[in-house]
Amino acid sequence: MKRLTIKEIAQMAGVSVTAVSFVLNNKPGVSEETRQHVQKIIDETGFKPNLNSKKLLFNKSFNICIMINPNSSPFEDLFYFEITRGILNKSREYGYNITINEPIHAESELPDMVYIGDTDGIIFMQDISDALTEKALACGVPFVVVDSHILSDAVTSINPDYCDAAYTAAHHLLENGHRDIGIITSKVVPGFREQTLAGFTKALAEYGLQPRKEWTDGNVSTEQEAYEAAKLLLDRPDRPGAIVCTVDIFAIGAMHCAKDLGLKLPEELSIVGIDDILLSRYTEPKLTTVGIDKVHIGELAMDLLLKKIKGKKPKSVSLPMELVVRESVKKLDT
Amino acid sequence: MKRLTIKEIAQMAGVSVTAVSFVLNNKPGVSEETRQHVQKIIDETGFKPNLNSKKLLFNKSFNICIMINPNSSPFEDLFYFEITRGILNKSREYGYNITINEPIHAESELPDMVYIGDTDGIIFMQDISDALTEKALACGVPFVVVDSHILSDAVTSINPDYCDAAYTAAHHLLENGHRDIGIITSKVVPGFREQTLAGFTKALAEYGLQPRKEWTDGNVSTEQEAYEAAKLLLDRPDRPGAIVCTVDIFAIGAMHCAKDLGLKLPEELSIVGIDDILLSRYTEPKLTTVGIDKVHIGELAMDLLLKKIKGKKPKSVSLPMELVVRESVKKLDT
DNA sequence: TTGAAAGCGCTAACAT
DNA sequence: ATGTTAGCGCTTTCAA
Repeated sequence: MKRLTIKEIAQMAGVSVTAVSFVLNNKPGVSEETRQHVQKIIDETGFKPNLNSKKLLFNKSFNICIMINPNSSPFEDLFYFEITRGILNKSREYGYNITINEPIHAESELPDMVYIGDTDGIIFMQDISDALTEKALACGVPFVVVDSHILSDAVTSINPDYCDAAYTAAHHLLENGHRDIGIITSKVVPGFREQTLAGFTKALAEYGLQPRKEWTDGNVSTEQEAYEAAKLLLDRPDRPGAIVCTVDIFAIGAMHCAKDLGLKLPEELSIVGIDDILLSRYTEPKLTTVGIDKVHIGELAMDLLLKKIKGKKPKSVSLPMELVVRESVKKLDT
Repeated sequence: MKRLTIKEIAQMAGVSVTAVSFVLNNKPGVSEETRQHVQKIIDETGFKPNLNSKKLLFNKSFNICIMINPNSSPFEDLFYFEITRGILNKSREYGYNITINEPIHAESELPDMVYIGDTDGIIFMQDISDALTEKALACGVPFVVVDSHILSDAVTSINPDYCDAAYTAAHHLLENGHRDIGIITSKVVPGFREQTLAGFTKALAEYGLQPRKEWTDGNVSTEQEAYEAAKLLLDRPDRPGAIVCTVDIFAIGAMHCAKDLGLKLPEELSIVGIDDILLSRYTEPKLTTVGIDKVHIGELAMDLLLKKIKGKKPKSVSLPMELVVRESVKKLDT
């Protein structure tokens, strides 16, 4: 069915389109009487102004583009999805549509909508390639990178604080009486190994401890590799009694290994992960881990992006992570 | 930076805007010579026509709205996400943006973008309430329901064929020599219990068997309830040697129960699920299940929706499901 | 306080 | 084959 236009409303009300426009946008310039009269007609007819004309006039698309990684794992997908929920919360508030997109051509090209001006801003989920960053910068569309691990002045990003996360994980073990703590971490993401090791070391230091070289070698990137790394650790005569696994997936690998070695969990080995992926709730025992508020990330991303759209230059933020206590840490009597 | 307009291109080329428009849209009405000349300028300048003016002119938003359930479980989220990937594949082809939305006001209200004409079509993930269906129908925006369990002439939907799925699950057990097969199913979704029971019965019939009343009582809706139902089944002196669980989550509950009862899996009990959720790959043993091609669902949804947008009336489709063989079924010697 | 009209960038009908 | 122009629905400037 044909939709009403502002012109028709003006006719019905016996006023000019200007008057109707003023009423619609709550602007001064009409008498209270006229305003009421026009408003009544608007309410009765349920008239909604056509957004497309505003888009043309203001040269704005009212679209925010979420860019997801086409090769992500289901766990990452879930992570994105929850962040998206946070983004949606804010989108309604701000009157933007949230579109979902994948980079094209082997991940190094932005989707068309960016180039044809059909996007007012971009939220990248996960770090993007340098090529993509360059292109985003070059085309001048405001953007924000979420779940980033890179710090750069050129890009506004939201970074989970993995140093803090590793600190929290280790601290939880220490609080529960553990002193012989190992760590399995990774260098897949730039700086990740250094950051987690720093947090880990800081926590130990607070208890007058230092990381033991043989217990901090773990440097893996898959569940299987974590299994092997755990085996190396647990086969030692002086094996640790607790392990911080800086990614939940590593924790799952380590748990498998411990079970295969006949170790009872958490009685003979305590484990803390980082990320709080879905699986952590289904391991046996359920994994104690350090997670982040994903909905909050999404909301924050929108706040930052909208500031950028308005021409401000918000700074990147580092988000602390929170302990999720489940069953994989044994409390030691001390 | 200011973007070029068709007018400026026309000036640069020394032709009229019409000529440029024709070249842009590959329409006849310009000489080959002019076409080449104009095309050259377009290429050199990288000119892209402003989509907003087309939106206004054609009164089209080029947006497709995906509606997700705000209260979904992580498994459902993952299901949606994969479907979305399929939708994205097609969206690029067809030149639509995919926006993601939640119904508002306690799930019974469509988002604003639908009412202000900022959507050309809607894809509902999961069945929607009658109230929502009415509203979608009333506002005249074409829509498609994905992963539906309701068949109605008024609505175009894509329905997983759960009758076929249960048939496939039971058939796989029968093929592997099992004859004493129970089933745990559910009535949470309308018709689901009947459909799965029908498929189950059909498979048995092909082997000259009939469902045993005591083995088909299971009527549950959560993992915990499935655990209890499995206990009832497995505590019997004449317990089944295999169970079809019509939802993977039920299979996980049943596996827990079997383990608690000291049964070895799959040696002493074979289990087949339906859905192929992420967790199925992580159970011990890994769950054999019947899954659906989610990317295909998404692509199909877009095809159907675009037909509707073009004014056609495509029929709902029922999608067969496929066996995913993992480790939870023992092959019996016969 | 009110209304007329220009203009956002494009397509397409129409005139040449 | 080519150019001129109306018009999509709105906001906003300007004149009354």
